[in-house]
Amino acid sequence: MDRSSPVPLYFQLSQQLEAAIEKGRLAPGSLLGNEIDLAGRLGLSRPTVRQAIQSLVDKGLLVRRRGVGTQVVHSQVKRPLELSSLYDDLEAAGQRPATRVLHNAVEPASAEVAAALGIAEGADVHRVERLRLAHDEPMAYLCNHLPVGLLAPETARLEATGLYRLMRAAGTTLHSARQTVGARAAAPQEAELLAEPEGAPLLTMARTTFDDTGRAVEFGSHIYRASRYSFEFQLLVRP
Amino acid sequence: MDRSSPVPLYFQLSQQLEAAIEKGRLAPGSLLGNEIDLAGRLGLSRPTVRQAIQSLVDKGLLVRRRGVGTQVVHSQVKRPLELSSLYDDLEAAGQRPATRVLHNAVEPASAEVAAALGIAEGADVHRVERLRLAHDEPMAYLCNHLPVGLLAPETARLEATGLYRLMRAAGTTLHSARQTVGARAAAPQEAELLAEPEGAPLLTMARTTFDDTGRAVEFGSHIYRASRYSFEFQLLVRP
DNA sequence: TAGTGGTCTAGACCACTTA
DNA sequence: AAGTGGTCTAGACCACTAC
Repeated sequence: MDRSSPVPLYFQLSQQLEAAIEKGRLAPGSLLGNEIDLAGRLGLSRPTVRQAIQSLVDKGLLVRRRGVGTQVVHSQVKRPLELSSLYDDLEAAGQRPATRVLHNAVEPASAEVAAALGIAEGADVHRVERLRLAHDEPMAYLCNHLPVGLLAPETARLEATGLYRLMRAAGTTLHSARQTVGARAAAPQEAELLAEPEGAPLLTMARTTFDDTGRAVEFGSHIYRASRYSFEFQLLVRP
Repeated sequence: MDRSSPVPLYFQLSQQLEAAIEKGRLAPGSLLGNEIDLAGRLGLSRPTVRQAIQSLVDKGLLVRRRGVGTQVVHSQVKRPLELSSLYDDLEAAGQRPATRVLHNAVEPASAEVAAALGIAEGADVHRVERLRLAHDEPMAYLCNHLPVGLLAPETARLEATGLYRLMRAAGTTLHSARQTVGARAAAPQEAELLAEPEGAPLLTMARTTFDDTGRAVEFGSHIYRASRYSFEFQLLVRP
């Protein structure tokens, strides 16, 4: 514990515990020892220790049972995914992602877009259409709508990185997203764009993203080649 | 505040605040008033009030800003979905779900199943195959694997309700699930089972569910008619 | 400068689990 | 009966924001 550090004590402790769990120094299923002793040994108060433990419980690394103790979770559940960014996913997989911007302009919002973003129908929005490629093969067709004022998406930047990275760089704190995932057969236009045969199965996703104040900051309708892509994500049960 | 109630004070307060937000008595964007005053008015200590507020921040209903105050989030983000149960989803939508159990036996685990459940290859697992119908039309084909010892899935019960409800009733606390969602064209057998034309787009999902100790309690591979079903869910960004 | 949330302490009593 | 986490109190000082 470093009391001169600006890092909060509870956070220092939770990081140390997390590292110990990750490196196996705290075995799955093992007991952590009671909070009072732990606080005494570390020279901290019990609430501070509890705050550290609670943050790891929230992350799914520890389980507390009254009358029993605090245990390390058995199989380490992988961490909940970030809000998945196709660009980042592809880059992480070493797939050399590239983007071709097909459209980028300010337009009046349609009824569907206005409803998703919580703005007035006909209000200005940026509409961006992109084709996402990996190894020079098309992977997905992405159509996004952004309320004006948050980010002016420049075509050159959109071709160099993902939309979420641009939004974060512009100061938006992404908080959550609501998604609908479905599938359908490729229409002729879609098939040509994605180099799939007509009628091929496509994965569809519609997503509205919210910042930490609950404002919708982006609405997208995307189409993925089912032969090349699938979604992986983690759901948590509300406690 | 009812101090004689077994319901914790912080929980009573968070429920009242949540109700006030939901009913619009606390308008989006409005400030909550500082914690010290609030504690004084309610006859509570500040940590207790903070605990109530923090739980709503975690739920995404409030935002705290140091030096500013605590505000109600602008657009009420819908609550994160429960671990979606197809049965419950259909029932909630008034679709009269029904289940036909096609298979229900204990078998040795294949390599894929063993890896997903974190058990030894060849160990005993229950394998359950079900056809899920709504309004007497097939909706999905569900294949699940459960480690033995947690739940003995009886065919009669499986036809009357959903698997998750049975697991909860058997004392399992579901905590999280890791899912992969994709799409593919229907093979001849699948097409016949689901009353779709051959080659029709199908939505696929593979899911491993974990309890609160991190143990895998279920692995399923499911196929849905894309024409009849899509997934809706919410992702949260790790803070 | 005033007001806010962020962190921290040193106690206290209770409910639950296990033996 | 002993030990655990769950809840709660009444203070304290600090960092940040806005005016």
